[in-house]
This record gives sequence, structure tokens and C-alpha cells, in this order.
Amino acid sequence: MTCPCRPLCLVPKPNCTRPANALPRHRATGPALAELIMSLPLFDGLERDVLQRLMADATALACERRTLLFSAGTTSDCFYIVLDGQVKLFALTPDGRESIVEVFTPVSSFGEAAMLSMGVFPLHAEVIEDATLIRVGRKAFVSTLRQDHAVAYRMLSALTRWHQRLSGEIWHLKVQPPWQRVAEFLLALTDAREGEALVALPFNKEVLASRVGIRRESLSRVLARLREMGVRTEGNAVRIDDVGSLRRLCAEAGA
Amino acid sequence: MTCPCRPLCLVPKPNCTRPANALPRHRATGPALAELIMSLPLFDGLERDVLQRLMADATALACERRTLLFSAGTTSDCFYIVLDGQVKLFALTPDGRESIVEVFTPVSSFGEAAMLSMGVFPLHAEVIEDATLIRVGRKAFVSTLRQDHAVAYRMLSALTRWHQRLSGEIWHLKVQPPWQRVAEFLLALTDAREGEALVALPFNKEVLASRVGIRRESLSRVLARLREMGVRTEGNAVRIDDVGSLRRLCAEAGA
DNA sequence: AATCGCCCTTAACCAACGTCAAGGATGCGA
DNA sequence: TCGCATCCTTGACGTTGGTTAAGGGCGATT
Repeated sequence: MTCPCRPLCLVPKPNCTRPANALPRHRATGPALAELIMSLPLFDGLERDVLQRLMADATALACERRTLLFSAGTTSDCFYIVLDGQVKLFALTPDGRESIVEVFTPVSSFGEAAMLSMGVFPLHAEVIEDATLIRVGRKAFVSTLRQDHAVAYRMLSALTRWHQRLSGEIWHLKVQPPWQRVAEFLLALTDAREGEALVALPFNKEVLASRVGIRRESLSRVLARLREMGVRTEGNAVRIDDVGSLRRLCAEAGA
Repeated sequence: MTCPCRPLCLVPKPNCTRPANALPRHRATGPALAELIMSLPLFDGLERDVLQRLMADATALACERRTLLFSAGTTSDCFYIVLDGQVKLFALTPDGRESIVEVFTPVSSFGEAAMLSMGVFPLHAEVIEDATLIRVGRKAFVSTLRQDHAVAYRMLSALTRWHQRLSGEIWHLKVQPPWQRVAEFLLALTDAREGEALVALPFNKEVLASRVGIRRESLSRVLARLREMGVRTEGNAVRIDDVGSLRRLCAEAGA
């Protein structure tokens, strides 16, 4: 039996026959669990004991691929933390098509917004790669929030950062052509400022295309054109010959 | 002397010669000032005395059109509330073009995100229609926030609502063709669910185009095509013959 | 009246994205 | 080994949005 995280594994399951030297998917590597959770933007800077109170009625979930966590319109009485695997948030058009708004990879959280405004989920959520999640109930979460208002304050600045990220995304969608959004997405996966870089794609190309707002076929064409700029795709990884020059290309063309 | 809010005025200046029977620009009408401010999503549900403490070192500003409030990169030590007029938040591309990320009309606030995360403004802000603003300093605001954590909690849910609005916008940009974004923008300006409606555009077409992520010329084309669907533009207003059918058109075509 | 500036519209052209269709690569199970 | 499913790529084609350029309407200024 091989790992479901095909074609590459970061944390192979027992008896996984997949070659281990392959480039892993792009995901956070894992120190201690609490450490991971505290790195969430939502919980940035929280003390450990406060966190534990917050997590009072949290439950851990092991979800298989294609598990539907919730669908749009459902009342939202919890939010989720992704410890492993991947979850997509998407909308459905009347004709059955789906559009991925966001893909969550370890370690991140989603659904807080819907939960805190005490409404319903605005989107569907589905596991697209076998995942381990933490489901945090609304009740305990909100009550802890009321008891310890400092928590709320911390979360405020975390959310405002989120806010800025979303605004930035809107701007990208409005002013950048697709190839630039793809290029910047790739560049965001590496810390390198110049020279060669080999980045692992966080998810398959279908999902990636949806993330940047284009179709699968268009992504292929974009990558084909980027090839002339020294961006070669190698399996689920992408080799960038010269990160510096690619960054410059993006910057000078309308970013 | 006529009003700068051409070609139509809601609140004519003294001696304004502009005809008064014209349809006003779409903007909130004004009861008491405090009432207005408390209707901000950011301050939703705040008690009046708390609000006054929050506003301790706030100052009122009367800004003429084309006033640059701040530019990207500036350290953000305040945020703004728009009581009248309009302010655009925009980014500049290297070749000097601008892209409007958001237009703020009465009554709304902007810049809190940058201020609370103690960073710098990520965008430029310019008054595009003579405005009266309130500038709230970071220091008093944050200290009040620390003293009264309930305020922070209230703001949390307000921000999460904002968050959802932004997510929705991203989704629109990804899955909807421009004509639908325009149509939905127009529909959002009226409460009518069916029948005829006459809506006043909140800003000129250049800005509107930028808001929905297209160019001025494309907006003209879109409006021309919408004309066949019973959407006629009349000056800075738009008459929708049948709101119900337009809503249905948008809904069935990928919303 | 004449002129200017601003806002908006239209047309022609081109590049680019979506769509449809076909086919290749890979991994898995029979 | 074969068949099948999934994922990816490529080509042809139609549509559409950006670009450029030209011009009209309107108010303000002279």
C-alpha cells in the first residue's frame, strides 16, 4: 500500500513503497503539536494555557479524501484546523461547476469567520487529501473568548492581517494577468531571492488553476510560456532557473 | 458656484445652482452623527460612552477632492471614517497606472487593518469627492481597546463579517464574467426584489469599472449589452425594467 | 459664443482565456 | 499484461476583454 499523497510523500505511511527521495509536497513540517497550532495566524502569540482552555471541547478528526466537511448554508457551530492533508473551500455554480476559493494546507484554520458571526457557512468544504483535522466547537471557543478578552484582542490583529491578505488577493485578481498570478504563486513558495530554486507544488494542477482563477488548460499554457522564461515543470515540482529575474519580470509588469 | 459633486447633489452647498430634482448619488442619508458612526461594521453594537472614549484624540477633516490621505509604505498610525464624500484606495503599477481596490462612501471606515497590525499602509488613499472625514489616532484607539476588551470582542465579529465580504468578492472575480459582476453591483444598490427600479450610481463609471475589475470601455460595452436585458443608463443613474428577471439571469448563469 | 476639460461611448484590432476534443503519461487493480 | 482512472498537455476555434483612437455631450471658464 502506498501513500494517498501521490505522487510524493512527506510522511510516508507504514509500508509505503513510494520512493523516499522524491521532492515532498509543499507543506509545513512538524515540530510539537501545540507549537503548530500556536503558529496559526488566529492564535498568534497566545499563551499555552489559554490555548488549552480554548480547545476544551475540540475534537480530532481523521478524514479521508472526498469527505465533505460542511456545505454552504449549514449553520456554522465550529471551525477547523488543518494539521495534515488538504481541504478545499469552494462554491458551486448552478450548472454544477465548482470554483475553489481557497485551499487550506497544514497548518491553517478555516471557518472562524462564519462561526464568529454566528451565521452559516457561505461555502462548501471538502477534504482533497487525507487529512487530520481539529474541530473546535463554537460554544467553548466563544465562552473562553468572553472570559479572556485579551484573547479577543490578539485575534483582532491576526484577523486584520488576514484581511490584508484578502485585499491583496482581490487586487491581484483585478490587475494581474493570469501568468503573473501563477508566477507570483510559484515565487511565494520559495524563500530564495535569486539564483535557481526548486519548489514543490502544494497541490495538483487542477486545484492550482482554480486557486489562481483560471482553467486547467490555461494553466498548462501558462506554464508552457513560462518555460521560455526559465520555469520548467518537473512532475509536481517546478524548477525556476533564475528567481531574481522572474521576480523582476513580475514586478515591472504591473505589480 | 455649484457643488463639486457633479453632476448631482444630495446636499447642495449654499448658492448651488444645480437642479435639485435630480437623482442624488447613492449615499447614506444622515441622522445624528453618533448614530452614523455606530452603524460602522467596526463599531456595531458599541455603547455610546465607549465610543466617545475611543474617539478621544480623533480629529475631523474637511478634504478637497484629490487630497492624498496617505500613500503606500507610510507608517499607519491612524485610520479614517468617511462621513461624507468619497475616498478611493488604490495601487499603482510601475508604469503609472492605478487600480482601485475599494471606494469608500459614507458611512464607512478604512485603514484599521493596517493600523491594528502596526504596520504600514499597503495602498494609496485619495479623496475623489470633497469629503469630511474623521481621523482616529492609533494611540488612543489601541489603549481604549486594551482597557475595554469587550470592545475588541465586538470588533471581532464585525471584522469576520468584513472577512466574508472579501471572500465573496474574490469568488465573484474568479467565477463571474464582468457583465454579471456589473449586474450584481447594480442589483445591490436597490432593495427591490422585482418590478422596475431606478438606482443612482455611487460613483462615476471610471471608478465603477475599476471596482468590478474591468476598464472603462468594457463597462460601456457591458452596459450596452445589458440594455437588451432591460437595463438602461440615464445619466449617472440606471433604470432596471425588471429587477426580478435580472436577478434570475444572474442566478442561473453561474452564481 | 467659443473653448477647454472631463466623462462617456463606439469601433477596429489583437492577445488571451474558455471550450471542446483528442491524446499522452502514470499508477492501480484485475 | 491489460484495462481503467486520474492527471496533464496540446491543438483548433470562438468569444471577450484590453488597447488604441476618434468623437460626442456637457458643464465651466473666458
